[in-house]
Amino acid sequence: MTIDRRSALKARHRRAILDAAHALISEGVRFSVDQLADRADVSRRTIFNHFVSIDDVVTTVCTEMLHMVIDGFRTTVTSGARESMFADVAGALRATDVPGVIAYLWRALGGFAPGDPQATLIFQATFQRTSEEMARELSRKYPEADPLDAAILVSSLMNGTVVIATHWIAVTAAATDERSRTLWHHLLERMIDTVRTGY
Amino acid sequence: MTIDRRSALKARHRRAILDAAHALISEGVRFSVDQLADRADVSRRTIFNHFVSIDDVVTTVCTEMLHMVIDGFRTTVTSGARESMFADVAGALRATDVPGVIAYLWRALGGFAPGDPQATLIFQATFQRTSEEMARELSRKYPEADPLDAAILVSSLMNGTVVIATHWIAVTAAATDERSRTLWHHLLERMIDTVRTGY
DNA sequence: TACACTAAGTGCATCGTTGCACCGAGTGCA
DNA sequence: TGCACTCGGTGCAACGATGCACTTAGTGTA
Repeated sequence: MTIDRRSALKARHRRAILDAAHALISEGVRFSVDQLADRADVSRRTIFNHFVSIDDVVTTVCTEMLHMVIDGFRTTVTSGARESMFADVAGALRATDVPGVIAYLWRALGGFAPGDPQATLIFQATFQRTSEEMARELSRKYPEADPLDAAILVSSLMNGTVVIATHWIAVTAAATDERSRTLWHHLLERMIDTVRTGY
Repeated sequence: MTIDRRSALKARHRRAILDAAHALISEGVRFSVDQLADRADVSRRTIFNHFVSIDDVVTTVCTEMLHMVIDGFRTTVTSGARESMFADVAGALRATDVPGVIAYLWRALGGFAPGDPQATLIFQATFQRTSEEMARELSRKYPEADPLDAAILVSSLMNGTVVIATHWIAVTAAATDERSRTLWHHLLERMIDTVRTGY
């Protein structure tokens, strides 16, 4: 008759913690456990009942946000007008605020170095996982194309994005001012061009 | 540093139960414990942790609502333009939706009989408690008047209201249609007139 | 070097909520 | 009369949240 309130409340608390962490990261605040607890309206101790460490909270939030972004990216590709596989993926990449996402992760992970294992892990895990899915859906949108071509295309552009993202971080320190964004678009176009015309 | 979350949460649950009961009563629903628990998003058992019975919940809600109404009534008297003690109290009585309040209590208490002990108790407790306070504030507004006159005036009009309210219930069964409201205003004016001109 | 201070993380007892089984009174029905 | 059913209310154990004391690590300072 009644939904299990116990687990529902538990889930709500977990969500509150993650939402609070997301909010603080978005505001650029470097927060402590107490700040997070206050913001989530939850006891400090409860945070450690749900997560093994603060890093656990942060990486969970980062993973979630990457999932959301890439999900949006994926639907943009698959639901957009049918042009060409390459143009579709490239267009979706152009439409996505990659610098914003990177700046978010940058703040969340406390200014990770290029190649930082923690950051790389989060990047890799989510990018790889969704790349395959994207390729599959792209094949559904272009049934006449070889699925292998779709997989290679997506993989190339996605990995290329990771490469230029790493470079962009090294150069701009994840700043999101006008110049940094201009640089990003240059890098992106160059990467797209390289992938399109071959090496 | 942190506010006591334990008691705060407890208070919030209590409030949720009372608010849910208020909402159900306002909608005219004759509710069960399970309905109340669902509406308050709280376990059925929790209700009995806070209140000894359903009646306890209902009477608490009724008392609270009466307090609110009479508080509004009191501030209307004390903060309104200075005319005369009598005119002020009578005016505030005219401006208050007494039939609406009675209809609420009627629904909440399940159609109490005129003179019903439970309803009368709630009426008496809140009316008496606030009458004295009203008289005191009225005296502050009219320092030149004898405080005893203020007390008698307020007491007369308040008790007169209870009297005609009881009569109104007996005649209309707490219906709030146009005819019932018209009757109420007639009763009110007659009561005010009786008090003003003497017996 | 020694000391104070801050913040992450743990252990533990306590508290309020929850689910569930259960009781008893009232009610409709065969 | 007997039986099923509903609903208010209770007893109880389990669970998650909480507060607090405590440890540990890092950092600034005299």
